[in-house]
Order: sequence, then C-alpha cells, then structure tokens
Amino acid sequence: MPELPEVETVRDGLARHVLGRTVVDVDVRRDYSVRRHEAGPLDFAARLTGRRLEAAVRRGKFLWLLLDEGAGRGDDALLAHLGMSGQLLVRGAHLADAGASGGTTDVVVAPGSVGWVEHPHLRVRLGLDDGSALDFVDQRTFGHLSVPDLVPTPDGAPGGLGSARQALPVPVAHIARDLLDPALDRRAVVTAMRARRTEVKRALLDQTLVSGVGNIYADEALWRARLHGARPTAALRATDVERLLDAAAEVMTQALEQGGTSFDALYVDVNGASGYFDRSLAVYGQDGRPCPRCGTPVRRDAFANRSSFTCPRCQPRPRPRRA
DNA sequence: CGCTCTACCTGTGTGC
DNA sequence: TGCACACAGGTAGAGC
Repeated sequence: MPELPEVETVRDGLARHVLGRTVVDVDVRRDYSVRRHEAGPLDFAARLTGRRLEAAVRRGKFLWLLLDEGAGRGDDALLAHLGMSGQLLVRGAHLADAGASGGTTDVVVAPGSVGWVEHPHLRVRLGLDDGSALDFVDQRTFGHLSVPDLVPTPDGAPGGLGSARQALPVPVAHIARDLLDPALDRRAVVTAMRARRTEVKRALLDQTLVSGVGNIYADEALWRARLHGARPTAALRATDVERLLDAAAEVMTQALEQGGTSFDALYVDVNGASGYFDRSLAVYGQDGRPCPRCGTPVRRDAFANRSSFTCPRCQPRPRPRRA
C-alpha cells in the first residue's frame, strides 16, 4: 500500500518526468476517481486543460502538482491521493530522452499507437503537450484526483518551497507535517501524542498528529521501538515516543532507498510494499514467521477492522486497564 | 471537543 | 465448478 515512501517515490518520478509539461487533454474514464472535486468531472477537466505543471510537492500521503497561474484565479494544484492501490504512470514519447535518469532501453510507444496496451484500471488520463500521458490507475478506487485551491496555513508548505508558495491544497490543510519533513517539530509531536487518550498505534496513524504512516510502517515502527500498539499514549514516557518516531522515520527512509533503487524509469510507478519492500518487513504480514530479533512467532491480531502484527515477546501486550 | 466506528471500493483468495 | 464471503486499508464524516 502506498504510504509515505511510496508516495515520495512517485513524487520524485513526477518531478523528473512531467514538470514543465502542459496538460492538453483530460480524459476522466471513471467519475468516481474525481469524486472529491466537488464541481464535477467537467470542471476538473476544464481547470486542468492548458495548465502547466510547475512543481511536485508531497505531504504525508498527499501529493500535488502546482499549476501555473490560471486566468483570473488564485493558486491551485492537481491533488492526488493514491488510496491503497493508486498509481501514477508516465507513459509516452518524451521518455525516449529520459536515458540519463533511467538508462532504459525499452521501446517507447506513444499512447494510442500500435503496441500500446492500456492499463485495465485506467481511471484518468492527462494528455501532455509532448505527446506523453500521465495515467491515474487505481484498481480499488480508494484513490482520487482533484484540483483544489491553495490556502495559506500557519504551518506553511513542506519542503522549503519559496514564500510565494507557502500554501497547501484545501484538503491537505489539516494534515500534519510528516516525519521526513525537515520543518517538523518533533517535540511538539511527542507532546501531542502523549496528550492523547488513546492507544499508541492509533495516535501514530492519526494524520493530524504526524502524517505519512500507514498500517504497514506503523507495525514496523512499533516493532523496532519494542512497543505494543495497544499501549496507552498517556502512559508512555517521552523517550518511548521519541524512539517510536525515530523508528518510523528510519523504516520509511530505508523503504524509500529501496524503492528508489528499483524505480523503473519507464513509469512513475508504485506497487506499494508488495513491490519491493516485502523482504525487509519484520512483522507486517509475517504471522507465524519467526521474529527477526528473537525468533518468537509473529502474531496477528484484529485492529480497527484490519490487522496488527507484533512479536509477542519483544512487544508485550499491556495489561488491560480498568476504567 | 475528543475519540471511535463505518462507508466507500474491487480484485483476490479461501472455504464450503 | 461455482458461489459466498472475508480481506486488504486511508480518509471523511457520522456517532457517541
């Protein structure tokens, strides 16, 4: 599933392959994929057509492409959330000269030409001015695209953008900075998490506290920090929370490095953890397999309509608290 | 307001 | 073989 490292891999690919291009055609194959664009698919297409893609920005699991100035309107952006199966694929002619970044020898086929195979889960296609296409592909349709306005926030934009771009897409305004954002206030996150009256895994997954962590990396981070996700945040020491945040940042950085090395230059692609990080997962999806640290079989438990994976020895479950 | 729970989707895998 | 159902899970919004 696309969490922060996978989304960052996509952002990087977009930054290298589509910036400077202008959208010349918008083909929404499934309206549901633009459901968050409240003015509807026609308005979505109208707002994008003729616009130039100027920067690729990410916060947590949200990703957006800043658009050049629209006629008589404020700043806006093409916003994407990949959900659990979304992909952004760059396909087409301009990749022929992308050898410097990817070294690919693949035959490049223009969209629509002989030999072109369209992805069965293509939801939205953006035709670009060099004959290439940016495809939004999403099997399970939890992902979505929209073109929201940018709004100034007290928090400001991620990643050291210029002051003219100190703004976030409306749907991202409430999302906290992520663990790889240099401007993240770690101490404030620790304080906020400990102030919560909930379990630590729930707090780690709360995108308004710190963003980018999903179910997979939450379990991996908790395992690295030797904490059970059911531990009450209020009972944790500050050093426990700091260790957890360090572990989460570390595991996501490592995943990002692996994702980067396996990145196929022909695609701006993401297959989620199943694509390339599987072999490095200590506990997620590993029920019954030995814990890499102590050999105790990894355990799977129900958690919030999904699963949690833990080592019962390294991460002892807290004693049930009485109210 | 703070926290928990569910709806939203569809392809894949499993059990009967 | 075919059908039913569980499962994967991020987010918004409803509910308490």
